[in-house]
Amino acid sequence: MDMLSCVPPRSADPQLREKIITTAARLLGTEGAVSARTLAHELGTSTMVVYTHFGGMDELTRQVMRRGFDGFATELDRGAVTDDAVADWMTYLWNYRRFALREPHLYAVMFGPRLAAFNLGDPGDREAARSTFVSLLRRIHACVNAGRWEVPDVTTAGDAIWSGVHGHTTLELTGFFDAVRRDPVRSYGEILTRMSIGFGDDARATARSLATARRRAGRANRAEAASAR
Amino acid sequence: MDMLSCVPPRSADPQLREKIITTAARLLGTEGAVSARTLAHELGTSTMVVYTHFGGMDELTRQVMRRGFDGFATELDRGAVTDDAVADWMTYLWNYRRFALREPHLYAVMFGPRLAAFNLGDPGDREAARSTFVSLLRRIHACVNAGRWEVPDVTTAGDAIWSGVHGHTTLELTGFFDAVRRDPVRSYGEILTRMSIGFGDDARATARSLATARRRAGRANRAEAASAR
DNA sequence: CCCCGTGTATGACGGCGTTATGCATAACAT
DNA sequence: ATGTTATGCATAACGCCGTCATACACGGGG
Repeated sequence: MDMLSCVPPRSADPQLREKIITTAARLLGTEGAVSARTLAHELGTSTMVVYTHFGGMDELTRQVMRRGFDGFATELDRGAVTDDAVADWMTYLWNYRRFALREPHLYAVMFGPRLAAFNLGDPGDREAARSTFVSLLRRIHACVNAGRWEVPDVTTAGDAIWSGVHGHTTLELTGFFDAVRRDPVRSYGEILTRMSIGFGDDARATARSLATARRRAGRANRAEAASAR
Repeated sequence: MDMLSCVPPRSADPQLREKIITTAARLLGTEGAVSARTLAHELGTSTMVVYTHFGGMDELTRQVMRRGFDGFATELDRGAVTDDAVADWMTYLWNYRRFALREPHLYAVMFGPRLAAFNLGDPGDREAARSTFVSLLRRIHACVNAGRWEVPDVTTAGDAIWSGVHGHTTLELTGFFDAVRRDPVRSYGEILTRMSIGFGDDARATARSLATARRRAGRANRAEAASAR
Protein backbone atom coordinates (compact mmCIF):
# COMPACT_ATOMS: atom_id res chain seq x y z
CA MET A 1 0.00 0.00 0.00
CA ASP A 2 1.15 3.47 -0.82
CA MET A 3 1.05 5.39 2.43
CA LEU A 4 1.31 8.74 0.71
CA SER A 5 -1.69 8.45 -1.59
CA CYS A 6 -4.89 9.63 -0.02
CA VAL A 7 -6.23 9.35 -3.54
CA PRO A 8 -7.09 5.76 -4.48
CA PRO A 9 -4.73 4.07 -6.94
CA ARG A 10 -5.18 4.92 -10.59
CA SER A 11 -7.41 2.46 -12.32
CA ALA A 12 -6.45 0.71 -15.52
CA ASP A 13 -10.01 1.26 -16.67
CA PRO A 14 -11.02 4.88 -16.14
CA GLN A 15 -14.23 4.26 -18.06
CA LEU A 16 -15.47 1.97 -15.32
CA ARG A 17 -14.64 4.60 -12.75
CA GLU A 18 -16.72 7.08 -14.68
CA LYS A 19 -19.56 4.63 -15.08
CA ILE A 20 -19.62 3.94 -11.36
CA ILE A 21 -20.06 7.62 -10.57
CA THR A 22 -22.80 8.20 -13.11
CA THR A 23 -24.61 5.02 -12.09
CA ALA A 24 -24.39 5.99 -8.42
CA ALA A 25 -25.74 9.44 -9.26
CA ARG A 26 -28.58 7.91 -11.24
CA LEU A 27 -29.48 5.48 -8.46
CA LEU A 28 -29.37 8.33 -5.97
CA GLY A 29 -31.82 10.28 -8.09
CA THR A 30 -34.23 7.44 -8.84
CA GLU A 31 -34.04 5.19 -5.77
CA GLY A 32 -32.98 7.82 -3.28
CA ALA A 33 -30.22 5.65 -1.88
CA VAL A 34 -27.04 4.00 -3.10
CA SER A 35 -25.62 0.92 -1.45
CA ALA A 36 -22.48 -0.87 -2.53
CA ARG A 37 -24.52 -3.97 -3.28
CA THR A 38 -27.29 -2.41 -5.34
CA LEU A 39 -24.68 -0.43 -7.22
CA ALA A 40 -22.65 -3.56 -7.98
CA HIS A 41 -25.78 -5.39 -9.05
CA GLU A 42 -26.71 -2.54 -11.37
CA LEU A 43 -23.20 -2.52 -12.86
CA GLY A 44 -22.99 -6.32 -13.09
CA THR A 45 -19.85 -6.30 -11.00
CA SER A 46 -18.97 -7.04 -7.40
CA THR A 47 -18.86 -4.53 -4.59
CA MET A 48 -15.07 -4.58 -4.75
CA VAL A 49 -14.98 -2.10 -7.63
CA VAL A 50 -16.10 0.58 -5.22
CA TYR A 51 -13.07 -0.09 -3.05
CA THR A 52 -10.46 -0.47 -5.79
CA HIS A 53 -11.62 2.74 -7.45
CA PHE A 54 -12.69 4.88 -4.51
CA GLY A 55 -11.53 3.15 -1.35
CA GLY A 56 -15.06 3.14 0.03
CA MET A 57 -18.55 4.51 -0.28
CA ASP A 58 -17.60 7.82 1.31
CA GLU A 59 -15.25 8.87 -1.47
CA LEU A 60 -17.72 7.70 -4.11
CA THR A 61 -20.51 9.73 -2.52
CA ARG A 62 -18.12 12.64 -2.53
CA GLN A 63 -17.52 12.35 -6.24
CA VAL A 64 -21.27 12.29 -6.82
CA MET A 65 -21.59 15.35 -4.63
CA ARG A 66 -18.94 17.10 -6.68
CA ARG A 67 -20.84 16.42 -9.89
CA GLY A 68 -23.85 17.76 -8.10
CA PHE A 69 -22.13 21.07 -7.40
CA ASP A 70 -21.23 21.41 -11.08
CA GLY A 71 -24.86 21.11 -12.10
CA PHE A 72 -25.86 23.29 -9.16
CA ALA A 73 -23.58 26.12 -10.27
CA THR A 74 -24.89 26.15 -13.83
CA GLU A 75 -28.46 26.01 -12.56
CA LEU A 76 -27.92 28.92 -10.20
CA ASP A 77 -26.26 31.17 -12.75
CA ARG A 78 -29.00 30.62 -15.26
CA GLY A 79 -30.70 33.97 -15.56
CA ALA A 80 -28.93 37.00 -16.93
CA VAL A 81 -27.81 40.10 -15.10
CA THR A 82 -30.38 42.83 -15.62
CA ASP A 83 -30.87 46.32 -14.30
CA ASP A 84 -33.00 44.98 -11.44
CA ALA A 85 -30.33 43.63 -9.12
CA VAL A 86 -32.77 42.56 -6.43
CA ALA A 87 -34.82 40.60 -8.95
CA ASP A 88 -31.62 38.96 -10.16
CA TRP A 89 -30.75 38.02 -6.59
CA MET A 90 -34.22 36.59 -6.08
CA THR A 91 -34.00 34.69 -9.35
CA TYR A 92 -30.77 33.16 -8.14
CA LEU A 93 -32.52 31.92 -5.02
CA TRP A 94 -35.57 30.64 -6.90
CA ASN A 95 -33.11 28.67 -9.02
CA TYR A 96 -31.61 27.37 -5.79
CA ARG A 97 -35.00 26.09 -4.70
CA ARG A 98 -35.83 24.59 -8.08
CA PHE A 99 -32.60 22.58 -8.12
CA ALA A 100 -33.20 21.25 -4.63
CA LEU A 101 -36.77 20.21 -5.44
CA ARG A 102 -35.70 18.53 -8.67
CA GLU A 103 -32.79 16.66 -7.05
CA PRO A 104 -33.80 16.21 -3.42
CA HIS A 105 -31.48 13.32 -2.62
CA LEU A 106 -28.56 14.97 -4.32
CA TYR A 107 -29.25 18.12 -2.36
CA ALA A 108 -29.32 16.07 0.84
CA VAL A 109 -25.93 14.59 0.01
CA MET A 110 -24.51 18.01 -0.85
CA PHE A 111 -25.76 19.86 2.21
CA GLY A 112 -26.62 17.09 4.62
CA PRO A 113 -24.62 15.72 7.52
CA ARG A 114 -21.69 15.10 5.18
CA LEU A 115 -21.26 18.79 4.62
CA ALA A 116 -18.76 18.81 7.46
CA ALA A 117 -16.68 16.06 5.92
CA PHE A 118 -16.93 17.91 2.65
CA ASN A 119 -15.53 21.10 4.05
CA LEU A 120 -12.64 19.24 5.58
CA GLY A 121 -11.93 17.56 2.26
CA ASP A 122 -9.54 18.43 -0.51
CA PRO A 123 -9.31 22.01 -1.80
CA GLY A 124 -10.96 21.10 -5.09
CA ASP A 125 -14.17 20.16 -3.35
CA ARG A 126 -14.01 23.22 -1.16
CA GLU A 127 -13.68 25.38 -4.22
CA ALA A 128 -16.61 23.72 -5.97
CA ALA A 129 -18.91 24.72 -3.13
CA ARG A 130 -17.25 28.05 -2.42
CA SER A 131 -17.81 29.15 -5.99
CA THR A 132 -21.56 28.82 -5.58
CA PHE A 133 -21.33 30.93 -2.43
CA VAL A 134 -19.27 33.71 -4.04
CA SER A 135 -21.82 33.68 -6.82
CA LEU A 136 -24.38 34.61 -4.17
CA LEU A 137 -22.06 37.29 -2.82
CA ARG A 138 -21.80 38.80 -6.31
CA ARG A 139 -25.56 39.18 -6.45
CA ILE A 140 -25.52 40.88 -3.07
CA HIS A 141 -22.83 43.26 -4.26
CA ALA A 142 -24.92 44.09 -7.28
CA CYS A 143 -27.81 45.11 -5.03
CA VAL A 144 -25.47 47.35 -3.07
CA ASN A 145 -23.99 48.87 -6.21
CA ALA A 146 -27.46 49.53 -7.55
CA GLY A 147 -28.17 51.56 -4.43
CA ARG A 148 -30.94 49.24 -3.32
CA TRP A 149 -29.21 47.72 -0.30
CA GLU A 150 -26.85 48.83 2.41
CA VAL A 151 -24.80 45.85 3.56
CA PRO A 152 -22.03 46.41 6.10
CA ASP A 153 -20.64 42.85 5.81
CA VAL A 154 -21.42 41.00 2.60
CA THR A 155 -20.15 37.65 3.85
CA THR A 156 -22.30 37.80 6.98
CA ALA A 157 -25.24 38.78 4.82
CA GLY A 158 -24.52 35.80 2.57
CA ASP A 159 -24.51 33.44 5.55
CA ALA A 160 -27.81 34.85 6.76
CA ILE A 161 -29.45 34.57 3.35
CA TRP A 162 -28.12 31.10 2.77
CA SER A 163 -29.38 30.00 6.18
CA GLY A 164 -32.86 31.15 5.23
CA VAL A 165 -33.08 29.44 1.86
CA HIS A 166 -31.31 26.31 3.07
CA GLY A 167 -33.59 26.04 6.07
CA HIS A 168 -36.72 26.54 3.99
CA THR A 169 -35.50 24.05 1.41
CA THR A 170 -34.75 21.49 4.09
CA LEU A 171 -38.17 21.91 5.67
CA GLU A 172 -39.86 21.66 2.29
CA LEU A 173 -37.96 18.50 1.35
CA THR A 174 -38.98 16.79 4.58
CA GLY A 175 -42.59 17.41 3.61
CA PHE A 176 -43.30 19.98 6.27
CA PHE A 177 -45.40 22.28 4.13
CA ASP A 178 -47.40 19.38 2.79
CA ALA A 179 -48.09 18.21 6.33
CA VAL A 180 -49.35 21.58 7.53
CA ARG A 181 -51.01 22.31 4.17
CA ARG A 182 -49.31 25.62 3.62
CA ASP A 183 -47.86 27.08 0.45
CA PRO A 184 -44.04 26.94 0.45
CA VAL A 185 -43.89 29.49 -2.37
CA ARG A 186 -45.52 32.00 -0.09
CA SER A 187 -43.06 31.63 2.78
CA TYR A 188 -40.10 31.45 0.41
CA GLY A 189 -41.13 34.77 -1.06
CA GLU A 190 -41.56 36.08 2.45
CA ILE A 191 -37.96 35.26 3.28
CA LEU A 192 -36.72 37.04 0.17
CA THR A 193 -38.99 40.02 0.80
CA ARG A 194 -38.09 40.58 4.45
CA MET A 195 -34.40 40.10 3.77
CA SER A 196 -34.44 42.61 0.94
CA ILE A 197 -36.32 45.20 2.96
CA GLY A 198 -34.11 44.39 5.91
CA PHE A 199 -31.09 45.31 3.83
CA GLY A 200 -32.60 48.70 3.14
CA ASP A 201 -34.59 48.32 -0.04
CA ASP A 202 -37.88 50.13 -0.46
CA ALA A 203 -40.81 47.83 0.29
CA ARG A 204 -42.59 48.68 -2.96
CA ALA A 205 -39.45 48.17 -5.01
CA THR A 206 -38.89 44.81 -3.35
CA ALA A 207 -42.46 43.78 -4.14
CA ARG A 208 -41.95 44.70 -7.79
CA SER A 209 -38.67 42.76 -7.93
CA LEU A 210 -40.33 39.76 -6.32
CA ALA A 211 -43.06 39.83 -8.96
CA THR A 212 -40.41 39.97 -11.67
CA ALA A 213 -38.42 37.12 -10.17
CA ARG A 214 -41.50 34.96 -9.72
CA ARG A 215 -42.45 35.54 -13.34
CA ARG A 216 -38.99 34.38 -14.38
CA ALA A 217 -39.18 31.39 -12.05
CA GLY A 218 -42.53 30.44 -13.51
CA ARG A 219 -41.05 30.56 -16.99
CA ALA A 220 -38.12 28.40 -15.89
CA ASN A 221 -40.45 25.89 -14.25
CA ARG A 222 -42.55 25.62 -17.39
CA ALA A 223 -39.45 25.24 -19.53
CA GLU A 224 -38.24 22.46 -17.27
CA ALA A 225 -41.59 20.71 -17.34
CA ALA A 226 -41.59 20.97 -21.15
CA SER A 227 -38.11 19.52 -21.46
CA ALA A 228 -39.01 16.71 -19.09
CA ARG A 229 -42.04 15.87 -21.22
CA MET B 1 -51.33 -10.12 16.29
CA ASP B 2 -53.93 -7.47 16.86
CA MET B 3 -54.54 -5.87 13.50
CA LEU B 4 -56.35 -2.93 14.99
CA SER B 5 -53.72 -1.71 17.41
CA CYS B 6 -51.32 0.77 15.91
CA VAL B 7 -50.33 1.39 19.52
CA PRO B 8 -48.13 -1.39 20.91
CA PRO B 9 -49.72 -3.64 23.51
CA ARG B 10 -49.85 -2.30 27.04
CA SER B 11 -46.91 -3.44 29.06
CA ALA B 12 -47.27 -5.00 32.48
CA ASP B 13 -44.19 -3.08 33.58
CA PRO B 14 -44.58 0.60 32.73
CA GLN B 15 -41.43 1.40 34.70
CA LEU B 16 -39.33 -0.51 32.19
CA ARG B 17 -41.01 1.36 29.38
CA GLU B 18 -40.09 4.61 31.05
CA LYS B 19 -36.54 3.49 31.65
CA ILE B 20 -36.12 2.51 28.01
CA ILE B 21 -37.09 5.98 26.87
CA THR B 22 -34.84 7.81 29.31
CA THR B 23 -31.92 5.49 28.58
CA ALA B 24 -32.40 5.94 24.85
CA ALA B 25 -32.49 9.71 25.32
CA ARG B 26 -29.33 9.56 27.40
CA LEU B 27 -27.50 7.42 24.86
CA LEU B 28 -28.63 9.75 22.10
CA GLY B 29 -27.15 12.67 23.98
CA THR B 30 -23.87 11.03 24.97
CA GLU B 31 -23.12 8.61 22.14
CA GLY B 32 -25.03 10.42 19.41
CA ALA B 33 -26.72 7.24 18.30
CA VAL B 34 -29.05 4.63 19.72
CA SER B 35 -29.13 1.09 18.40
CA ALA B 36 -31.39 -1.63 19.70
CA ARG B 37 -28.33 -3.64 20.71
CA THR B 38 -26.44 -0.94 22.57
CA LEU B 39 -29.66 0.05 24.28
CA ALA B 40 -30.37 -3.53 25.36
CA HIS B 41 -26.80 -3.91 26.58
CA GLU B 42 -27.10 -0.72 28.58
CA LEU B 43 -30.37 -1.88 30.11
CA GLY B 44 -29.12 -5.41 30.74
CA THR B 45 -31.99 -6.81 28.71
CA SER B 46 -32.43 -8.18 25.22
CA THR B 47 -33.40 -6.19 22.15
CA MET B 48 -36.88 -7.67 22.32
CA VAL B 49 -38.00 -5.18 24.96
CA VAL B 50 -37.95 -2.52 22.27
CA TYR B 51 -40.44 -4.52 20.24
CA THR B 52 -42.75 -5.59 23.04
CA HIS B 53 -42.96 -2.03 24.36
CA PHE B 54 -42.72 0.06 21.20
CA GLY B 55 -43.03 -2.26 18.24
CA GLY B 56 -39.73 -1.08 16.82
CA MET B 57 -37.04 1.55 16.95
CA ASP B 58 -39.13 4.09 15.05
CA GLU B 59 -41.78 4.40 17.73
CA LEU B 60 -39.12 4.54 20.45
CA THR B 61 -37.28 7.32 18.64
CA ARG B 62 -40.58 9.08 18.40
CA GLN B 63 -41.13 8.92 22.13
CA VAL B 64 -37.64 10.35 22.67
CA MET B 65 -38.47 13.09 20.19
CA ARG B 66 -41.62 13.86 22.12
CA ARG B 67 -39.70 14.25 25.37
CA GLY B 68 -37.37 16.48 23.39
CA PHE B 69 -40.21 18.78 22.45
CA ASP B 70 -41.24 19.06 26.08
CA GLY B 71 -37.80 20.26 27.10
CA PHE B 72 -37.66 22.40 23.98
CA ALA B 73 -40.85 24.22 24.87
CA THR B 74 -39.72 25.05 28.39
CA GLU B 75 -36.34 26.18 27.09
CA LEU B 76 -37.91 28.44 24.51
CA ASP B 77 -40.36 30.09 26.88
CA ARG B 78 -37.67 30.85 29.39
CA GLY B 79 -37.39 34.62 29.38
CA ALA B 80 -40.21 36.82 30.52
CA VAL B 81 -42.38 39.09 28.45
CA THR B 82 -41.07 42.64 28.71
CA ASP B 83 -41.94 45.93 27.09
CA ASP B 84 -39.41 45.27 24.31
CA ALA B 85 -41.33 42.81 22.17
CA VAL B 86 -38.61 42.53 19.53
CA ALA B 87 -36.00 41.72 22.16
CA ASP B 88 -38.35 39.09 23.57
CA TRP B 89 -38.73 37.59 20.11
CA MET B 90 -34.97 37.57 19.67
CA THR B 91 -34.50 36.01 23.09
CA TYR B 92 -36.88 33.26 22.06
CA LEU B 93 -34.72 32.53 19.03
CA TRP B 94 -31.45 32.68 20.96
CA ASN B 95 -33.00 30.11 23.28
CA TYR B 96 -33.82 28.06 20.19
CA ARG B 97 -30.19 28.09 19.17
CA ARG B 98 -28.91 27.31 22.65
CA PHE B 99 -31.12 24.23 22.92
CA ALA B 100 -29.99 22.95 19.54
CA LEU B 101 -26.31 23.42 20.38
CA ARG B 102 -26.70 21.75 23.74
CA GLU B 103 -28.66 18.78 22.34
CA PRO B 104 -27.49 18.44 18.75
CA HIS B 105 -28.53 14.83 18.24
CA LEU B 106 -31.89 15.37 19.84
CA TYR B 107 -32.41 18.37 17.61
CA ALA B 108 -31.49 16.25 14.60
CA VAL B 109 -34.07 13.64 15.62
CA MET B 110 -36.71 16.31 16.19
CA PHE B 111 -36.21 18.24 12.96
CA GLY B 112 -34.31 15.80 10.79
CA PRO B 113 -35.59 13.53 8.04
CA ARG B 114 -38.08 12.04 10.50
CA LEU B 115 -39.92 15.32 10.77
CA ALA B 116 -42.17 14.16 7.95
CA ALA B 117 -43.04 10.93 9.73
CA PHE B 118 -43.65 12.95 12.83
CA ASN B 119 -46.11 15.25 11.17
CA LEU B 120 -48.05 12.31 9.85
CA GLY B 121 -48.13 10.74 13.30
CA ASP B 122 -50.70 10.89 16.03
CA PRO B 123 -52.29 14.21 16.99
CA GLY B 124 -50.49 14.30 20.32
CA ASP B 125 -47.12 14.51 18.62
CA ARG B 126 -48.40 17.09 16.18
CA GLU B 127 -49.60 19.21 19.05
CA ALA B 128 -46.29 18.97 20.90
CA ALA B 129 -44.50 20.52 17.95
CA ARG B 130 -47.28 22.88 16.98
CA SER B 131 -47.27 24.41 20.45
CA THR B 132 -43.68 25.52 20.01
CA PHE B 133 -44.63 27.11 16.71
CA VAL B 134 -47.61 29.00 18.10
CA SER B 135 -45.31 30.20 20.85
CA LEU B 136 -43.27 31.82 18.08
CA LEU B 137 -46.41 33.27 16.55
CA ARG B 138 -47.29 34.84 19.90
CA ARG B 139 -43.98 36.65 19.95
CA ILE B 140 -44.59 37.91 16.43
CA HIS B 141 -48.01 39.16 17.46
CA ALA B 142 -46.45 41.00 20.37
CA CYS B 143 -44.12 42.83 18.00
CA VAL B 144 -47.13 43.83 15.89
CA ASN B 145 -49.14 44.94 18.91
CA ALA B 146 -46.19 46.99 20.14
CA GLY B 147 -46.27 48.87 16.86
CA ARG B 148 -42.81 47.71 15.90
CA TRP B 149 -43.76 45.38 13.04
CA GLU B 150 -46.33 45.28 10.28
CA VAL B 151 -47.07 41.66 9.42
CA PRO B 152 -49.80 40.90 6.89
CA ASP B 153 -49.69 37.12 7.50
CA VAL B 154 -48.34 35.99 10.85
CA THR B 155 -48.19 32.31 9.90
CA THR B 156 -46.21 33.00 6.76
CA ALA B 157 -43.90 35.22 8.77
CA GLY B 158 -43.46 32.41 11.26
CA ASP B 159 -42.52 29.97 8.50
CA ALA B 160 -39.99 32.44 7.13
CA ILE B 161 -38.42 33.09 10.52
CA TRP B 162 -38.35 29.45 11.41
CA SER B 163 -36.68 28.64 8.09
CA GLY B 164 -33.93 31.10 8.87
CA VAL B 165 -33.13 29.90 12.37
CA HIS B 166 -33.55 26.24 11.47
CA GLY B 167 -31.27 26.60 8.46
CA HIS B 168 -28.64 28.43 10.44
CA THR B 169 -28.84 25.90 13.24
CA THR B 170 -28.50 23.02 10.80
CA LEU B 171 -25.48 24.59 9.13
CA GLU B 172 -23.89 25.30 12.48
CA LEU B 173 -24.44 21.75 13.73
CA THR B 174 -22.78 20.29 10.65
CA GLY B 175 -19.71 22.32 11.48
CA PHE B 176 -19.99 24.74 8.59
CA PHE B 177 -18.98 27.84 10.49
CA ASP B 178 -16.04 26.05 12.04
CA ALA B 179 -14.89 24.95 8.61
CA VAL B 180 -15.00 28.43 7.09
CA ARG B 181 -13.78 30.04 10.35
CA ARG B 182 -16.66 32.45 10.65
CA ASP B 183 -18.60 33.50 13.72
CA PRO B 184 -22.08 31.90 13.81
CA VAL B 185 -23.25 34.43 16.40
CA ARG B 186 -22.67 37.19 13.89
CA SER B 187 -24.75 35.65 11.10
CA TYR B 188 -27.44 34.55 13.53
CA GLY B 189 -27.78 38.12 14.71
CA GLU B 190 -27.84 39.21 11.08
CA ILE B 191 -30.84 36.99 10.40
CA LEU B 192 -32.72 38.42 13.36
CA THR B 193 -31.76 41.97 12.45
CA ARG B 194 -32.76 41.84 8.78
CA MET B 195 -35.98 40.04 9.55
CA SER B 196 -36.96 42.60 12.17
CA ILE B 197 -36.17 45.52 9.91
CA GLY B 198 -37.85 43.68 7.06
CA PHE B 199 -41.04 43.54 9.10
CA GLY B 200 -40.95 47.30 9.49
CA ASP B 201 -39.02 47.97 12.66
CA ASP B 202 -36.70 50.94 12.88
CA ALA B 203 -33.09 49.90 12.26
CA ARG B 204 -31.82 51.61 15.42
CA ALA B 205 -34.57 50.12 17.55
CA THR B 206 -33.77 46.67 16.17
CA ALA B 207 -30.09 47.16 17.00
CA ARG B 208 -30.99 48.13 20.56
CA SER B 209 -33.26 45.11 20.93
CA LEU B 210 -30.56 42.84 19.54
CA ALA B 211 -28.11 44.18 22.12
CA THR B 212 -30.64 43.53 24.85
CA ALA B 213 -31.36 40.01 23.63
CA ARG B 214 -27.68 39.17 23.32
CA ARG B 215 -27.09 40.38 26.86
CA ARG B 216 -29.85 38.06 28.04
CA ALA B 217 -28.49 35.19 25.97
CA GLY B 218 -25.04 35.72 27.44
CA ARG B 219 -26.51 35.54 30.92
CA ALA B 220 -28.37 32.35 30.05
CA ASN B 221 -25.24 30.80 28.61
CA ARG B 222 -23.24 31.63 31.70
CA ALA B 223 -25.99 30.27 33.92
CA GLU B 224 -26.01 27.05 31.94
CA ALA B 225 -22.23 26.74 32.10
CA ALA B 226 -22.39 27.30 35.84
CA SER B 227 -25.08 24.66 36.36
CA ALA B 228 -23.12 22.20 34.23
CA ARG B 229 -20.02 22.75 36.34
C1' DC C 1 -52.93 -28.65 40.01
C1' DC C 2 -53.04 -27.54 35.51
C1' DC C 3 -53.41 -24.36 31.81
C1' DC C 4 -52.77 -20.39 29.49
C1' DG C 5 -51.42 -15.78 28.51
C1' DT C 6 -47.84 -12.54 28.58
C1' DG C 7 -43.05 -10.78 28.53
C1' DT C 8 -38.39 -11.89 27.64
C1' DA C 9 -34.04 -14.27 25.99
C1' DT C 10 -32.08 -16.72 22.28
C1' DG C 11 -30.75 -17.19 17.86
C1' DA C 12 -31.47 -16.39 13.18
C1' DC C 13 -32.50 -13.56 8.65
C1' DG C 14 -31.57 -10.06 5.47
C1' DG C 15 -29.28 -5.74 4.67
C1' DC C 16 -25.46 -2.59 5.24
C1' DG C 17 -20.12 -1.16 4.61
C1' DT C 18 -15.94 -3.35 4.58
C1' DT C 19 -12.06 -6.49 3.73
C1' DA C 20 -8.91 -10.87 3.52
C1' DT C 21 -8.17 -14.20 0.19
C1' DG C 22 -7.56 -16.18 -4.33
C1' DC C 23 -7.56 -16.02 -9.16
C1' DA C 24 -7.29 -14.30 -13.45
C1' DT C 25 -5.00 -11.12 -16.71
C1' DA C 26 -1.92 -7.62 -18.19
C1' DA C 27 2.67 -5.54 -18.03
C1' DC C 28 7.30 -6.16 -17.59
C1' DA C 29 12.11 -8.33 -17.50
C1' DT C 30 15.12 -11.62 -19.09
C1' DA D 1 9.13 -16.58 -25.73
C1' DT D 2 9.13 -17.36 -21.00
C1' DG D 3 9.11 -16.42 -16.24
C1' DT D 4 7.82 -12.85 -12.92
C1' DT D 5 5.40 -9.43 -10.94
C1' DA D 6 1.67 -6.37 -10.21
C1' DT D 7 -3.04 -5.09 -10.59
C1' DG D 8 -8.20 -5.54 -10.73
C1' DC D 9 -12.02 -8.13 -9.67
C1' DA D 10 -14.97 -12.00 -7.62
C1' DT D 11 -15.91 -14.70 -3.67
C1' DA D 12 -16.95 -15.17 0.85
C1' DA D 13 -16.67 -13.70 5.24
C1' DC D 14 -16.82 -10.25 9.48
C1' DG D 15 -19.18 -7.09 12.31
C1' DC D 16 -22.65 -3.84 12.47
C1' DC D 17 -27.74 -2.77 12.05
C1' DG D 18 -33.24 -3.51 12.66
C1' DT D 19 -36.34 -7.18 13.02
C1' DC D 20 -38.72 -11.39 14.26
C1' DA D 21 -39.90 -16.66 14.91
C1' DT D 22 -39.29 -19.63 18.49
C1' DA D 23 -38.89 -21.33 23.05
C1' DC D 24 -38.98 -20.70 27.79
C1' DA D 25 -40.27 -18.90 32.37
C1' DC D 26 -43.45 -17.00 35.33
C1' DG D 27 -47.90 -15.43 37.21
C1' DG D 28 -53.08 -15.59 37.58
C1' DG D 29 -57.67 -18.06 36.85
C1' DG D 30 -60.07 -22.48 35.93
